[in-house]
Amino acid sequence: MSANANQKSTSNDKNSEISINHQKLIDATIETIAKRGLADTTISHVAKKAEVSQGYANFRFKSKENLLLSSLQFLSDEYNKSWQKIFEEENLDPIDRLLRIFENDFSKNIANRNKISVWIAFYSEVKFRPSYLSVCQEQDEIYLNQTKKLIDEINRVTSQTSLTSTEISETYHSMVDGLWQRILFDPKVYTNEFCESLIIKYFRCIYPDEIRFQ
Amino acid sequence: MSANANQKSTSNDKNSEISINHQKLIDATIETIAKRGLADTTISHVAKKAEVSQGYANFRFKSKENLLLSSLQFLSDEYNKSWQKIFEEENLDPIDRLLRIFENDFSKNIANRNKISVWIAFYSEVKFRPSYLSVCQEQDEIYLNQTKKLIDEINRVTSQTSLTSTEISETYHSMVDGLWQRILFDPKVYTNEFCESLIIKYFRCIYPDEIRFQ
DNA sequence: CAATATTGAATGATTATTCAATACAAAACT
DNA sequence: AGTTTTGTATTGAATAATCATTCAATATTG
Repeated sequence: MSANANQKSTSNDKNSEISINHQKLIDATIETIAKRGLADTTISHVAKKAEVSQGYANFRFKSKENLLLSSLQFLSDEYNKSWQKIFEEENLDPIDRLLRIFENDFSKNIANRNKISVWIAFYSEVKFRPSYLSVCQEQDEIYLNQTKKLIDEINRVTSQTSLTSTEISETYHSMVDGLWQRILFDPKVYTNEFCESLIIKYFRCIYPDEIRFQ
Repeated sequence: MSANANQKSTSNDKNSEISINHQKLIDATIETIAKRGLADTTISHVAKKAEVSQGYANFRFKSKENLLLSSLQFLSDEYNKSWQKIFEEENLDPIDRLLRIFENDFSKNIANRNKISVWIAFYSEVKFRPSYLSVCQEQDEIYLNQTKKLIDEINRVTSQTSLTSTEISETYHSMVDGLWQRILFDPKVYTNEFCESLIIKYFRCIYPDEIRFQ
């Protein structure tokens, strides 16, 4: 294909060429799921969007199932990196770190309709494809735990008795999942700013004296 | 089919016979989606489970799409009736009514893995099938509004300043959606009792003086 | 004997997957 | 420098399987 030949001529490193097609296919898969839904995502659609032949797409990923799983893994990695970066920042006040977490979970790059619709598409198959579940579950538990530790830090400074750190962490993550779903259903009402402000108001209620939640 | 003939011999009312097959197909559709996922739900599987022929299933509902939509409608109606009943109960203290709402949203009949997996399967297609969205959305808005009014009632008695009734209603429903998702992913941790208790703890935090949330 | 309900096999469309054929780039050789 | 060889990347048409839908034939009922 001429388009692909152009791609290749811009690089003379064989491995990076392979990676380019690999990533192009993953990007095309995510775009296709976001645009048509998982049920109507065919290798043929993905290949056309990635500008490679249908046969190649299958050959490159061994199977459609594997292409889908790789795409989920990519999305999962992207999300994990974004919140891990916040936990790695040094000399950050715990409340400020938590506010950064909120900001990240409702940033345009994470909580946009395309990505949310891909997430929910995979979620809906989790019960029948254990491989999908395991991609999401392990990192999710780490995130939950990190958040819990952060809340513990905050509790050491700010007195708060109504909820344990585990409970705050659990309710926070559930609320985020629920709000993401609502962004998908009714984006006019549930803007990213609205959702983030709801979360902050929830924490204002938990820590009524902390002025940064006002 | 002999099984079907037996069904029919138990009744001599033509309309109820029609209803029986109608409902059998809807039940079979929900069971099949819960067991295999929306993607692997075929007319053939549903027909076999409903003990009718494949051709009949299609004929009876005009199309597969229509059968799926009818099944979603059934599930939606069932849920709506269950919470509407609570709002129709008379002489009920608003806090008690709210507790009934929590109880219902995490009852075994509503928040079980089979039904949740069907809900999420349809949710994931909502962006691409406006008919799915409209089934859920209208009643959902009414539920949100009823909850808001109930919170207003509670606020009239119990003073509470941190959140508006709309905000409490929005966060409540988001948290429920998020917790349902978690029941699907990790039912060992997220039991119905655990989820309901998390919700109650959230409200304890909003209304720290109300002893029924303790 | 109608009239209606139900069947089940046939149809046509769609799809993942395979694979022989081809394009391509780099290496080896003249 | 130009030509051939070699190994890999990529194609695209063929295959076989699956599925929704149709409909003429059959069963059932009143």
